[in-house]
Amino acid sequence: MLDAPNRDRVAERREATRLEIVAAAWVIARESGLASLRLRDVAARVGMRAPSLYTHFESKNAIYDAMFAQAWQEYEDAVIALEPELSAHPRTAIKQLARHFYDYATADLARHQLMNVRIIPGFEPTPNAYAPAVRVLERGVENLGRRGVTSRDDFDIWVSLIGGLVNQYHANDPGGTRCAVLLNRAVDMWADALGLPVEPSTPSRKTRR
Amino acid sequence: MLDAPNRDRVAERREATRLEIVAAAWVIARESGLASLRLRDVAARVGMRAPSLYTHFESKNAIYDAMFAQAWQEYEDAVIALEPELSAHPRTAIKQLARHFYDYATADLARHQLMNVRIIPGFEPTPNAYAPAVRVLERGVENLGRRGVTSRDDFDIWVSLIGGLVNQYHANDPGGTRCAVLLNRAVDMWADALGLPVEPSTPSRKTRR
DNA sequence: TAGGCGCGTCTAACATGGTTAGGATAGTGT
DNA sequence: ACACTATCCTAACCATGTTAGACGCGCCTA
Repeated sequence: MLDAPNRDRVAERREATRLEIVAAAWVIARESGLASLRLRDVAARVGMRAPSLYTHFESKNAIYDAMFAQAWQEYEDAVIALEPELSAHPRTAIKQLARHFYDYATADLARHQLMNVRIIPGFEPTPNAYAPAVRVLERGVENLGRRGVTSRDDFDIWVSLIGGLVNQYHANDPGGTRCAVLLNRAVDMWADALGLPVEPSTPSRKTRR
Repeated sequence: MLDAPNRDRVAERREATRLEIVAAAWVIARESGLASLRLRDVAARVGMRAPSLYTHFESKNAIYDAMFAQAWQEYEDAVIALEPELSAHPRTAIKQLARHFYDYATADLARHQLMNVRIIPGFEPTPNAYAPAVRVLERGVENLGRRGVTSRDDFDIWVSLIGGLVNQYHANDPGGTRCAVLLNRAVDMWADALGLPVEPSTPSRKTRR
């Protein structure tokens, strides 16, 4: 009976090590900055020497790639978890979605740079790692579509708006709340232009000043 | 009479060489990408070996710094030159300003990355190099202020809007015109929310769809 | 016109960090 | 018990920014 073992211990260990390395890379990246990540440090943190990492990753960029995939996967999961919690009111829900991305992107500089800014020279995410990012975007289109945003142009403007304010946060107001306030205001402007119904509770004082 | 020479030939030559090096750096940066710039290539282009560059610049980042200063200075000059040409109509003028920055930022990827994106690990512009950028921003505040945009919040949203669409251009539509169209649309939304008077010629069909 | 001084360039070499080569070791299956 | 392979190591390689120190040419002064 007991012939074929139902577990592949080697594969399991391999995967665990990969995860451990990626986790270590996140820690170091947050400490020293994403771009200053040194393989020697990552290796040391998991009790190895740098060359040993090459048993588990093809290159440094492959580590970045795994981090990229992980971050976007985590964000996709977060969005999926958020959806049932969204307000029934379209404008409120869209604001929540905007704020959710904004919060995720401002909470962790290294992660944001990896996910949304081309900061690593020569690093391009593989299609596989990119997939969750694409799905998040599609999901965004659907989420807004269900709430009355039918034009792809308007969706892209919404995305640009959020992205622009995230950048401004990191450049001019790291740690502050000013850009979050601006985001709310900006989305209201945008929603007004689209003719989305105003929010019931917050009695939508004109966005004008 | 003729004692003190009225020219410092050495200083002139030195400055000329600096400019030559920076010009070469721009060419190489556009060819190979800003982050992949190699000092050996820059040196070769001006007929030197890499170490000789250190006679004229303290480090590679100092070259980036000079490029940064040059780019922002050039943009400041361009804005100053643009101002007399601006439309008398506030909304049109603001659209022109937005488009002007957008065009400048989309015309040259390497320049944009240097000016607006932190793409070079460890490079931080010196206060001196940063000065023109600050002046451009102040000038923007004034330019919009004179046209009815009195809130700094609204100004910052306007800036974010442009920045967001520039990023989207480089990420999703390099070479295309789609984001330029979106920019126009987005600025209209923003101007509507601020209550800026609509444009006379373009009879301001509602920005809505 | 000769001597000296200093600017600007060179070659050689160093430092750092990603990467490769090849050997030792330990866990795994027969 | 034995062989195999996964995993780790040391040593070394390579690229690139940077430093040290020598060489030569032009300019100034005597």
